[in-house]
Amino acid sequence: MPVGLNDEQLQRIDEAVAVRRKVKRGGTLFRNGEAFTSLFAIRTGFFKTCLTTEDGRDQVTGFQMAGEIIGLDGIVNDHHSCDAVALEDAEVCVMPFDRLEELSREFTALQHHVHKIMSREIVREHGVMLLLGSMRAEERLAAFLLNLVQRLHARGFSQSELILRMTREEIGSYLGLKLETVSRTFSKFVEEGIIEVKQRHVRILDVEALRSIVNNQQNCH
Amino acid sequence: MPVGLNDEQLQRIDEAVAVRRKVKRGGTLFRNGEAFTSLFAIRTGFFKTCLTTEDGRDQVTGFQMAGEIIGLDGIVNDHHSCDAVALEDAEVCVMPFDRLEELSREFTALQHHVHKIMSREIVREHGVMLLLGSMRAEERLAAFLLNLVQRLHARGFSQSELILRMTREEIGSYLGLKLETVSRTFSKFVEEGIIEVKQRHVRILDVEALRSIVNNQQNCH
DNA sequence: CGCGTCATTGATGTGCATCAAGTGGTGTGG
DNA sequence: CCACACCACTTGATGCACATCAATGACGCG
Repeated sequence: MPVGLNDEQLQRIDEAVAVRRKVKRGGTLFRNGEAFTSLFAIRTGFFKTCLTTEDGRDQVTGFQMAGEIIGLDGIVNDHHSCDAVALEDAEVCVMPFDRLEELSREFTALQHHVHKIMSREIVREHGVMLLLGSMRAEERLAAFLLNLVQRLHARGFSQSELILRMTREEIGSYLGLKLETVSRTFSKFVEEGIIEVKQRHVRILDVEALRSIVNNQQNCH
Repeated sequence: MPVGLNDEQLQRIDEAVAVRRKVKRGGTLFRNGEAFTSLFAIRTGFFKTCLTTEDGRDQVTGFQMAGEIIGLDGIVNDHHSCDAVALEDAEVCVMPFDRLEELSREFTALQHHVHKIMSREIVREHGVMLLLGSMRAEERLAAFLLNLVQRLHARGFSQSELILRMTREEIGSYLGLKLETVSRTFSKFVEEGIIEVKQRHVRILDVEALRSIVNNQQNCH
């Protein structure tokens, strides 16, 4: 994935991250508290990461798909601080972090790539904070759908159709809403002709409408 | 700050990050859209970072104090994606990022330190997502106060007294609340004898009460 | 086919936002 | 040094968006 590397360098990296691991739907890639040793690059499948507190609160912190990196939370304390759960059968590439650091010291391009991945995650989370801190239910769901479809499109899928791999409850947890609110908001969008929904299958009929929902501040006076 | 380096190495690092910069209260260290070149280590003073969207939404994404690193958001796109504003006169240490990457390639300890800093920020933001996504106003404010006082204590300040460098509105923006709600919640804590508030001066009378507010799930049925 | 899980929809409740008025502290200029 | 203006904050009254509670419906799997 990083650019600026020659074949020999790419091969060295490939060797270091040759180990694959399969995770069944519902299985965990890692759990809160487990020792951290590796980052994981998702090859196929779909994950959620979530925090669970002693007092039963549960927060989905992200949904990850093919090509995305998971496990960055574990670096700081050598232990993971969230759970990574497969939402469909998945395969990941295991990247031992000490090897990654070694190779990073050798290959500038790889080093910079790692930094960018971490920075990207920080910026993504800023966006989620904005969403959770200042958006209304419709805006949150619209932003969520646009983000999902954009990422899927970047992977060669349709711009207008997607299959949700997560439940309404998981969407709600991610967006700071209850599952009923998520469901109602979907229904509202359907009534307005913005999307079609059939179970987890969603078709976007009017992207511009979604965009304007996200950008309009129907919240301010 | 990183451990595991000898004097000569530390000196090399010092040279690379020798440049200081002062920022007046209300001034910006960087702004959304500005080119990214350096990270900043706060030497003195207090900052907020915030996102401002075209449609006028504003979200404080964090408050930073002495010893903390600011600017990580800029790495991914070579441009900053938020504003950093000084809440009091401040001085920072400018750390050109390309130099930091060079030195990281040389010194394993520094490299790992940088990775930890970025991972720590990711984990911190997970916590904020939990707060914004699932906590009630009182829980948010209690968690906020505990976090602030803990960080101040780690810097040698009191465990029970603190001066807020930010307005109620900025606290509200960070916590996803309106300033009136922040004010009311402060008043509620005062009535309950948990804290004393005199303007921006806060004294914590009952830490345990604050902790139990954060941990109790008064939200679930 | 029957059960469990997930989703939809309605009725009601509530926590926080909004709107509004007033207070106090701070800084500035006469 | 005081008067005025401004800003941050507090507090009250009201409204609304979303949560909660509850019942029913639709898949999918053994």
